[in-house]
Amino acid sequence: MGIIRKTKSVKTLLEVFEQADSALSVVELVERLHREMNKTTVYRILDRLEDDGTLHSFMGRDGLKWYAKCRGCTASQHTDAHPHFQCRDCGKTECLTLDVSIPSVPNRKVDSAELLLIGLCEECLL
Amino acid sequence: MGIIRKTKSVKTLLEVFEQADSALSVVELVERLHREMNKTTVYRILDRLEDDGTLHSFMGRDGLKWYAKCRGCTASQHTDAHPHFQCRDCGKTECLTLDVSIPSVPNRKVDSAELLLIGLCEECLL
DNA sequence: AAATTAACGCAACTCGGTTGCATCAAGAAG
DNA sequence: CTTCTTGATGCAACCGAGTTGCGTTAATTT
Ligand SMILES: [Mn+2]
Ligand SMILES: [Mn+2]
Ligand SMILES: [Zn+2]
Ligand SMILES: [Zn+2]
Repeated sequence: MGIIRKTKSVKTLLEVFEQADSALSVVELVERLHREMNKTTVYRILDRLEDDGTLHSFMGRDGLKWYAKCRGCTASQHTDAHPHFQCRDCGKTECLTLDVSIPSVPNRKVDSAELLLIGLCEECLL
Repeated sequence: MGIIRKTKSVKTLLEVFEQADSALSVVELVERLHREMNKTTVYRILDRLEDDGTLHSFMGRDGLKWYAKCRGCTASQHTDAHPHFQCRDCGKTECLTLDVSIPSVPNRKVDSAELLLIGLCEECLL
Protein backbone atom coordinates (compact mmCIF):
# COMPACT_ATOMS: atom_id res chain seq x y z
CA MET A 1 0.00 0.00 0.00
CA GLY A 2 1.31 3.43 -0.95
CA ILE A 3 1.05 6.98 0.35
CA ILE A 4 -2.41 8.22 1.29
CA ARG A 5 -1.76 11.25 3.46
CA LYS A 6 0.79 13.93 2.62
CA THR A 7 2.23 14.32 6.07
CA LYS A 8 5.04 16.62 7.05
CA SER A 9 7.47 13.70 7.09
CA VAL A 10 6.45 12.57 3.62
CA LYS A 11 6.96 16.07 2.26
CA THR A 12 10.37 16.29 3.91
CA LEU A 13 11.53 13.03 2.37
CA LEU A 14 10.21 13.93 -1.07
CA GLU A 15 12.11 17.19 -0.88
CA VAL A 16 15.32 15.42 0.11
CA PHE A 17 15.07 13.17 -2.94
CA GLU A 18 14.14 16.12 -5.15
CA GLN A 19 17.39 17.81 -4.26
CA ALA A 20 19.58 14.71 -4.29
CA ASP A 21 21.76 14.09 -7.29
CA SER A 22 22.63 10.55 -6.28
CA ALA A 23 21.00 7.64 -4.52
CA LEU A 24 20.59 7.75 -0.75
CA SER A 25 21.13 4.93 1.70
CA VAL A 26 18.49 4.42 4.37
CA VAL A 27 21.21 4.61 7.01
CA GLU A 28 22.19 8.06 5.83
CA LEU A 29 18.58 9.23 5.66
CA VAL A 30 17.85 8.03 9.18
CA GLU A 31 20.91 9.85 10.46
CA ARG A 32 20.24 13.03 8.50
CA LEU A 33 16.60 13.24 9.54
CA HIS A 34 16.79 11.88 13.07
CA ARG A 35 15.79 15.24 14.55
CA GLU A 36 12.73 15.54 12.32
CA MET A 37 11.35 12.01 12.37
CA ASN A 38 11.78 8.58 13.90
CA LYS A 39 13.78 5.95 12.04
CA THR A 40 10.72 3.71 11.83
CA THR A 41 8.95 6.51 10.00
CA VAL A 42 11.77 6.79 7.50
CA TYR A 43 11.61 3.07 6.74
CA ARG A 44 7.84 3.10 6.42
CA ILE A 45 7.64 6.13 4.15
CA LEU A 46 10.38 4.80 1.84
CA ASP A 47 8.42 1.57 1.62
CA ARG A 48 5.25 3.36 0.63
CA LEU A 49 6.96 5.65 -1.85
CA GLU A 50 8.43 2.60 -3.53
CA ASP A 51 4.99 0.98 -3.77
CA ASP A 52 3.77 4.17 -5.41
CA GLY A 53 6.46 4.06 -8.06
CA THR A 54 7.94 7.30 -6.75
CA LEU A 55 11.16 5.67 -5.57
CA HIS A 56 13.04 2.50 -6.37
CA SER A 57 15.44 0.60 -4.16
CA PHE A 58 18.45 -1.63 -4.57
CA MET A 59 21.17 -3.23 -2.47
CA GLY A 60 24.71 -1.92 -2.28
CA ARG A 61 27.67 -4.29 -2.23
CA ASP A 62 27.81 -4.01 1.56
CA GLY A 63 24.19 -5.10 1.98
CA LEU A 64 22.80 -1.65 2.75
CA LYS A 65 19.56 -0.57 1.09
CA TRP A 66 19.58 2.42 -1.22
CA TYR A 67 16.76 4.49 -2.65
CA ALA A 68 16.50 6.88 -5.56
CA LYS A 69 13.81 8.65 -7.56
CA CYS A 70 12.07 6.80 -10.34
CA ARG A 71 11.72 8.38 -13.72
CA GLY A 72 8.26 7.73 -15.05
CA CYS A 73 7.18 4.79 -12.91
CA THR A 74 3.71 4.28 -11.44
CA ALA A 75 2.38 1.82 -8.89
CA SER A 76 1.41 -0.62 -11.64
CA GLN A 77 4.31 0.04 -14.01
CA HIS A 78 7.50 -0.30 -12.04
CA THR A 79 9.83 -0.75 -14.97
CA ASP A 80 12.61 1.75 -14.44
CA ALA A 81 15.39 -0.84 -14.67
CA HIS A 82 18.84 0.65 -14.87
CA PRO A 83 22.30 -0.07 -13.50
CA HIS A 84 23.80 1.64 -10.47
CA PHE A 85 27.32 2.71 -9.76
CA GLN A 86 28.89 2.58 -6.32
CA CYS A 87 32.25 4.17 -5.53
CA ARG A 88 34.35 1.81 -3.42
CA ASP A 89 36.29 4.75 -2.01
CA CYS A 90 33.74 7.37 -0.92
CA GLY A 91 30.60 5.25 -1.15
CA LYS A 92 28.74 7.61 -3.48
CA THR A 93 26.07 5.65 -5.30
CA GLU A 94 24.31 6.78 -8.44
CA CYS A 95 21.70 5.75 -10.97
CA LEU A 96 23.11 5.31 -14.44
CA THR A 97 21.15 6.18 -17.51
CA LEU A 98 22.95 3.45 -19.40
CA ASP A 99 20.75 0.98 -21.20
CA VAL A 100 21.51 -2.58 -20.21
CA SER A 101 20.04 -5.51 -22.03
CA ILE A 102 18.80 -8.13 -19.59
CA PRO A 103 20.05 -11.50 -20.78
CA SER A 104 17.63 -14.38 -21.00
CA VAL A 105 18.45 -17.67 -19.30
CA PRO A 106 17.51 -21.06 -20.74
CA ASN A 107 14.54 -22.71 -18.98
CA ARG A 108 14.08 -19.78 -16.65
CA LYS A 109 11.86 -16.72 -16.62
CA VAL A 110 13.77 -13.54 -15.84
CA ASP A 111 11.56 -10.81 -14.38
CA SER A 112 14.09 -8.22 -13.38
CA ALA A 113 17.79 -7.61 -13.02
CA GLU A 114 20.02 -5.68 -10.69
CA LEU A 115 23.31 -4.50 -12.09
CA LEU A 116 25.69 -2.85 -9.67
CA LEU A 117 28.94 -1.47 -11.01
CA ILE A 118 31.70 -0.94 -8.50
CA GLY A 119 34.68 1.31 -9.00
CA LEU A 120 35.96 4.82 -8.50
CA CYS A 121 33.82 7.90 -9.00
CA GLU A 122 34.82 11.09 -10.73
CA GLU A 123 36.18 12.77 -7.62
CA CYS A 124 37.96 9.75 -6.18
CA LEU A 125 39.78 9.18 -9.47
CA LEU A 126 41.83 12.35 -9.01
CA MET B 1 44.59 -13.93 4.76
CA GLY B 2 43.53 -17.32 3.43
CA ILE B 3 43.52 -20.90 4.62
CA ILE B 4 46.68 -22.18 6.27
CA ARG B 5 45.55 -25.29 8.14
CA LYS B 6 43.26 -27.91 6.64
CA THR B 7 41.07 -28.43 9.66
CA LYS B 8 38.12 -30.77 9.88
CA SER B 9 35.74 -27.83 9.47
CA VAL B 10 37.52 -26.58 6.37
CA LYS B 11 37.33 -30.03 4.80
CA THR B 12 33.64 -30.29 5.62
CA LEU B 13 32.85 -26.95 3.99
CA LEU B 14 34.91 -27.72 0.91
CA GLU B 15 33.00 -30.98 0.54
CA VAL B 16 29.66 -29.23 0.85
CA PHE B 17 30.58 -26.86 -1.98
CA GLU B 18 31.99 -29.72 -4.03
CA GLN B 19 28.62 -31.43 -3.96
CA ALA B 20 26.47 -28.31 -4.37
CA ASP B 21 25.01 -27.56 -7.76
CA SER B 22 23.94 -24.04 -6.81
CA ALA B 23 25.15 -21.20 -4.62
CA LEU B 24 24.69 -21.49 -0.86
CA SER B 25 23.63 -18.74 1.53
CA VAL B 26 25.61 -18.36 4.73
CA VAL B 27 22.38 -18.63 6.69
CA GLU B 28 21.69 -22.03 5.19
CA LEU B 29 25.23 -23.22 5.77
CA VAL B 30 25.17 -22.16 9.42
CA GLU B 31 21.90 -24.01 9.92
CA ARG B 32 22.98 -27.11 8.02
CA LEU B 33 26.29 -27.40 9.85
CA HIS B 34 25.34 -26.18 13.30
CA ARG B 35 25.97 -29.61 14.83
CA GLU B 36 29.46 -29.82 13.33
CA MET B 37 30.79 -26.33 13.81
CA ASN B 38 30.03 -22.95 15.34
CA LYS B 39 28.49 -20.24 13.17
CA THR B 40 31.51 -18.01 13.74
CA THR B 41 33.66 -20.74 12.26
CA VAL B 42 31.46 -20.92 9.17
CA TYR B 43 31.77 -17.18 8.62
CA ARG B 44 35.53 -17.23 9.16
CA ILE B 45 36.23 -20.17 6.87
CA LEU B 46 34.09 -18.73 4.07
CA ASP B 47 36.03 -15.50 4.40
CA ARG B 48 39.34 -17.27 4.09
CA LEU B 49 38.23 -19.47 1.21
CA GLU B 50 37.19 -16.33 -0.65
CA ASP B 51 40.58 -14.74 -0.04
CA ASP B 52 42.14 -17.88 -1.48
CA GLY B 53 40.12 -17.64 -4.67
CA THR B 54 38.38 -20.91 -3.86
CA LEU B 55 34.97 -19.29 -3.35
CA HIS B 56 33.32 -16.08 -4.44
CA SER B 57 30.48 -14.24 -2.74
CA PHE B 58 27.63 -11.97 -3.71
CA MET B 59 24.52 -10.43 -2.20
CA GLY B 60 21.03 -11.72 -2.85
CA ARG B 61 18.13 -9.34 -3.36
CA ASP B 62 17.14 -9.77 0.30
CA GLY B 63 20.59 -8.73 1.54
CA LEU B 64 21.79 -12.21 2.47
CA LYS B 65 25.29 -13.25 1.53
CA TRP B 66 25.79 -16.15 -0.87
CA TYR B 67 28.86 -18.18 -1.72
CA ALA B 68 29.78 -20.46 -4.60
CA LYS B 69 32.84 -22.17 -6.01
CA CYS B 70 35.15 -20.22 -8.26
CA ARG B 71 36.25 -21.69 -11.53
CA GLY B 72 39.91 -21.01 -12.02
CA CYS B 73 40.51 -18.16 -9.60
CA THR B 74 43.52 -17.73 -7.36
CA ALA B 75 44.26 -15.38 -4.49
CA SER B 76 45.83 -12.87 -6.85
CA GLN B 77 43.54 -13.40 -9.84
CA HIS B 78 39.97 -13.10 -8.60
CA THR B 79 38.38 -12.52 -11.97
CA ASP B 80 35.55 -15.01 -12.17
CA ALA B 81 32.89 -12.39 -12.93
CA HIS B 82 29.57 -13.83 -13.94
CA PRO B 83 25.90 -13.14 -13.34
CA HIS B 84 23.74 -14.94 -10.80
CA PHE B 85 20.15 -16.02 -10.94
CA GLN B 86 17.85 -16.00 -7.91
CA CYS B 87 14.40 -17.61 -7.97
CA ARG B 88 11.88 -15.32 -6.29
CA ASP B 89 9.68 -18.31 -5.47
CA CYS B 90 11.94 -20.98 -3.94
CA GLY B 91 15.04 -18.85 -3.39
CA LYS B 92 17.38 -21.14 -5.31
CA THR B 93 20.38 -19.13 -6.43
CA GLU B 94 22.80 -20.16 -9.13
CA CYS B 95 25.90 -19.06 -10.97
CA LEU B 96 25.31 -18.48 -14.65
CA THR B 97 27.93 -19.23 -17.25
CA LEU B 98 26.57 -16.40 -19.37
CA ASP B 99 29.11 -13.87 -20.53
CA VAL B 100 28.14 -10.34 -19.59
CA SER B 101 29.95 -7.35 -20.92
CA ILE B 102 30.61 -4.82 -18.18
CA PRO B 103 29.64 -1.42 -19.50
CA SER B 104 32.03 1.46 -19.05
CA VAL B 105 30.84 4.68 -17.46
CA PRO B 106 32.05 8.12 -18.52
CA ASN B 107 34.54 9.69 -16.09
CA ARG B 108 34.50 6.68 -13.82
CA LYS B 109 36.68 3.62 -13.41
CA VAL B 110 34.66 0.41 -13.22
CA ASP B 111 36.50 -2.38 -11.40
CA SER B 112 33.83 -5.00 -11.10
CA ALA B 113 30.16 -5.62 -11.58
CA GLU B 114 27.47 -7.62 -9.90
CA LEU B 115 24.57 -8.74 -12.02
CA LEU B 116 21.72 -10.47 -10.25
CA LEU B 117 18.85 -11.78 -12.35
CA ILE B 118 15.60 -12.39 -10.53
CA GLY B 119 12.81 -14.60 -11.78
CA LEU B 120 11.46 -18.12 -11.72
CA CYS B 121 13.66 -21.19 -11.85
CA GLU B 122 13.10 -24.30 -13.88
CA GLU B 123 11.06 -26.09 -11.22
CA CYS B 124 9.00 -23.10 -10.11
CA LEU B 125 7.97 -22.40 -13.70
CA LEU B 126 5.88 -25.60 -13.85
C1' DA C 1 57.06 -35.80 22.16
C1' DA C 2 57.06 -30.95 22.81
C1' DA C 3 56.42 -26.45 21.17
C1' DT C 4 54.13 -23.08 18.32
C1' DT C 5 50.27 -20.72 16.78
C1' DA C 6 46.30 -20.98 13.43
C1' DA C 7 41.84 -22.07 14.14
C1' DC C 8 37.85 -22.90 17.02
C1' DG C 9 33.86 -22.35 20.53
C1' DC C 10 31.39 -19.48 23.09
C1' DA C 11 29.26 -15.52 24.76
C1' DA C 12 28.55 -11.02 24.23
C1' DC C 13 28.00 -7.52 21.06
C1' DT C 14 26.73 -4.42 16.81
C1' DC C 15 23.58 -2.58 13.82
C1' DG C 16 20.19 -2.53 9.96
C1' DG C 17 15.70 -3.42 9.90
C1' DT C 18 10.86 -4.83 11.96
C1' DT C 19 6.78 -5.06 15.10
C1' DG C 20 3.06 -3.82 18.50
C1' DC C 21 0.65 -0.50 20.41
C1' DA C 22 -0.73 3.89 22.26
C1' DT C 23 -1.06 8.56 20.49
C1' DC C 24 -1.33 12.15 16.94
C1' DA C 25 -2.78 14.70 13.07
C1' DA C 26 -4.39 14.72 7.88
C1' DG C 27 -8.28 15.28 5.66
C1' DA C 28 -13.25 14.09 5.03
C1' DA C 29 -17.80 15.05 6.74
C1' DG C 30 -21.05 17.94 8.77
C1' DC D 1 -14.77 26.06 12.08
C1' DT D 2 -15.58 21.75 14.73
C1' DT D 3 -15.97 16.82 14.94
C1' DC D 4 -14.86 12.29 13.49
C1' DT D 5 -12.31 8.72 11.30
C1' DT D 6 -8.30 6.32 10.58
C1' DG D 7 -3.73 6.53 8.31
C1' DA D 8 0.61 7.86 10.09
C1' DT D 9 3.94 8.53 13.78
C1' DG D 10 6.94 7.80 18.09
C1' DC D 11 8.73 4.85 21.10
C1' DA D 12 10.45 0.82 23.03
C1' DA D 13 11.24 -3.65 22.51
C1' DC D 14 12.55 -6.96 19.43
C1' DC D 15 14.84 -9.82 15.45
C1' DG D 16 18.59 -11.75 13.07
C1' DA D 17 22.76 -11.54 10.12
C1' DG D 18 27.22 -10.76 10.93
C1' DT D 19 31.38 -9.43 14.16
C1' DT D 20 34.62 -9.33 18.15
C1' DG D 21 37.45 -10.74 22.20
C1' DC D 22 39.39 -14.17 24.52
C1' DG D 23 40.48 -18.52 26.49
C1' DT D 24 41.05 -23.22 24.69
C1' DT D 25 42.03 -26.79 21.12
C1' DA D 26 44.34 -29.09 17.61
C1' DA D 27 47.10 -28.83 13.07
C1' DT D 28 51.66 -28.47 11.85
C1' DT D 29 56.65 -27.62 12.74
C1' DT D 30 60.84 -28.70 15.22
MN1 LIG E 1 18.35 3.92 -9.73
MN1 LIG F 1 28.92 -17.31 -8.95
ZN1 LIG G 1 34.04 8.32 -4.79
ZN1 LIG H 1 12.49 -21.77 -7.80
